[in-house]
Amino acid sequence: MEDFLTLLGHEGLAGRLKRLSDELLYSTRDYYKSVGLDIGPNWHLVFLLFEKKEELTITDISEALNMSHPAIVKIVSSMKEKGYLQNKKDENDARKQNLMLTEKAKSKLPEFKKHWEAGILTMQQLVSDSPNFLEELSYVEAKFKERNYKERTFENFKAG
Amino acid sequence: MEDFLTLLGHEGLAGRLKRLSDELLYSTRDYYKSVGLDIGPNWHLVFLLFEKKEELTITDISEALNMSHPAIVKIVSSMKEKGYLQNKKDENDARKQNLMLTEKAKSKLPEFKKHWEAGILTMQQLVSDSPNFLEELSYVEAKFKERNYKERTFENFKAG
DNA sequence: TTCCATTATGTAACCAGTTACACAAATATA
DNA sequence: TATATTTGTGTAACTGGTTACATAATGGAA
Repeated sequence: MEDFLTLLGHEGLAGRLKRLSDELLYSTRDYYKSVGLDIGPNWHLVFLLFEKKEELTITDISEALNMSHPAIVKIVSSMKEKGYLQNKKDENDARKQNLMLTEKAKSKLPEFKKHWEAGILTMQQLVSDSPNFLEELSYVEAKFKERNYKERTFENFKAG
Repeated sequence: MEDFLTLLGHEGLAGRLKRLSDELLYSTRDYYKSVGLDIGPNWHLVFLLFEKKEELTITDISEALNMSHPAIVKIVSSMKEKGYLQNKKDENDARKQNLMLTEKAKSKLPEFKKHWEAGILTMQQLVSDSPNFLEELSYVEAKFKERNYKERTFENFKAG
């Protein structure tokens, strides 16, 4: 408990969240690399989306994951490059990319899933001493959605 | 509660943490820009470190904030560029950059602090419905430090 | 005292996200 | 039906982090 950010209390919270999510990101990348899977940290979520729905557009994915569309464009093109996604032209709308899993993706999925299962266990271990963490994270997200950091801080500044 | 990542439970946790910390990052940057402060999101922490100790090296900062030294090199050079940091040669060790706040930094600090205070209030608001959040975050960090995602997942995979 | 290991910093290349802008296709409206 | 708006995707430039490598200065040990 001598960590500077922790000592700062609420002032260090944003930094700690960034640090944690960065650690997760790099450690996940490292994991995939070390077991020889050529997939990126977030492809996981994209694959899962395709289990719910066979065809998705860039926009569908970006809305479901709450990420900007250019981010999805990048992810999707790397997934295509590796041969996990293909697109089918939409007959009614020439702008759309109707994306689907390839056969390669489908055949690899069972292997991927074993690794993702292990990852889920890890996340359960990480919060095993923090029984309220997931729920309280939802509350934080809700607050943020209601009014974001910039707006809140601006108001707090004017009030102070 | 129809958010895909939330529905995923533990499987969506890493993504949610990334999303939250990204939102904080961009919103903070946006805030600074909109109030006309030419400082980056993490300079804050560096300024605070200099309140505890007048002189610091790159390594000191990188250890205190738990960030890689190249990250600090970048932050420090932008802070120098903007005239907030200067360095004094160490008489005993020619490798070291002994960094100090400039007069400009000291004179600006009171203004900065008002904004940071407003930011602290914001963070308090964000966790106001989550009384265990900070404490439980510490537990998560402790777990992670003990054994990181990669190692844990690797073990979980072998065991499964 | 010379040589080896360590430390402090710097640099390059990469990565995963963002905002801002562009533009064609589709849709709605005057 | 012509035009204005909205939608879907793409691209460029930026940011804040990382790892891997390089190098010079220091310190320790043979």
